[in-house]
Amino acid sequence: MSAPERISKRDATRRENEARILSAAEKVFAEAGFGGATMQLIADMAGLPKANLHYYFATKEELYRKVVQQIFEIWLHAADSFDKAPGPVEGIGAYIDAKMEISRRHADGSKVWASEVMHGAPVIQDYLETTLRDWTAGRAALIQKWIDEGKMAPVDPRHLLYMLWATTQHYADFGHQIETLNGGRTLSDTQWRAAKASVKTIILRGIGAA
Amino acid sequence: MSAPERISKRDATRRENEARILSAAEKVFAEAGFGGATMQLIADMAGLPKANLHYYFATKEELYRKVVQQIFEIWLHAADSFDKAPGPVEGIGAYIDAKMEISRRHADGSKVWASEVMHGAPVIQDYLETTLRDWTAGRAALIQKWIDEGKMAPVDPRHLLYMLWATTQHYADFGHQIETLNGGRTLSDTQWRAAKASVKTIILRGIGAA
DNA sequence: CTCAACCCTGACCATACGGTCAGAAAACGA
DNA sequence: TCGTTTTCTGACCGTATGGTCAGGGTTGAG
Repeated sequence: MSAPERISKRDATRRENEARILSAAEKVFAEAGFGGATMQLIADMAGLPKANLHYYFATKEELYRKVVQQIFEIWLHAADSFDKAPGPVEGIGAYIDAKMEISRRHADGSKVWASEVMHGAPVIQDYLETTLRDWTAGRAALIQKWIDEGKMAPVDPRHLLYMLWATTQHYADFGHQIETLNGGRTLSDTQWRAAKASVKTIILRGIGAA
Repeated sequence: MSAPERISKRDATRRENEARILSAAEKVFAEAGFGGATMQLIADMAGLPKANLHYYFATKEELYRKVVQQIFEIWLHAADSFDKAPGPVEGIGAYIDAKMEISRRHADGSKVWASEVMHGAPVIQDYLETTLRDWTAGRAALIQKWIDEGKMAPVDPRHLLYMLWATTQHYADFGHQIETLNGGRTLSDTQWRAAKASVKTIILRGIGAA
């Protein structure tokens, strides 16, 4: 789209520092929760003095909010394949694949989101009431259409969506538990494939689409 | 079992205070997380001076550990019906019912557990490695037996268990999100029944047991 | 080269937290 | 009733936290 603009040294370091801080913050918030996380810890992990964090992000809350927004954007994007699918097998199948992949690649973000919602969404309540509500209504309508067309069994679209969220995000949020039950080892590529396949098989058959 | 023993006034108030504190702590830990919770807040909610909490529970960690243990016990107990069932329809169906009921009645406990596991289970790692590991192995074996007997489709028993945990606990842990998407209202009796039915229908059909 | 705008940070501050303790109050057994 | 054990609590303490700020360094447009 835009021509490759000249990036000043200032802009470059700014972007790099912000990314560094956000990445460190995501990890620390995921591991310690909002209350347990400290700016000092985030600073150390980002390799910057604490005062510098406050130059880029005025308050702890502001930094936290950015982290939460990031994962939310990623999830919204994951639903693209959902829409243009001809039916539930392709649409829901692709959605499960995408969300499982996110659980693997962005486990920390998922945990931060889970924490935020569990504590009553003090920071992103407006997102829930606007973006997420609209998003949900749209997909529920699509699922209902598939049901009306006889492409899947009649199930409550909303509860199906909750189930998709729950099962896929579980592999991120409860990853530590799963690892422990896996003998203390992280899931291998093969095991991740098996997890994806299990979830897809059970749900797609469960909604009468396979 | 035991004869109705004479309960001294001391024992009575002790028990009452401990219960009061544990109940308040569960709520505060669920709402604020371990790091965000303060002994002062718990004390206020329990209607006791802060120093009194430290008389009953030496440290914040000790109090927290007790809260986590409570929900864990409740969950273990919920699996009783699982065992003595003749097949997956009764066994898994009853387990889903029980766990959904717990999500409704003990949402705070569920959230505390989720938080604990998400943050790497610093306090109850030993439980995961002993009790939970054994429990999981036992149920996985039972599910495998059902599969071998042709009572359900061949699915990975562990991933099925994860799915059961994820879907049922989601209604507690993400209850706030669900409420928001429900127009800001808590689920009614009817809606809870529908939720249970949806989960059971999809999963039981998904494993080829209905 | 100049200078204004922006970037960086060590030192500092007020606050709030978990935890302690001395001693008062209450309960109990004899 | 008396002495002992247990329960309770206001006042206090050391520490760690989020946030501030003055002043020095760096960048880049003109």
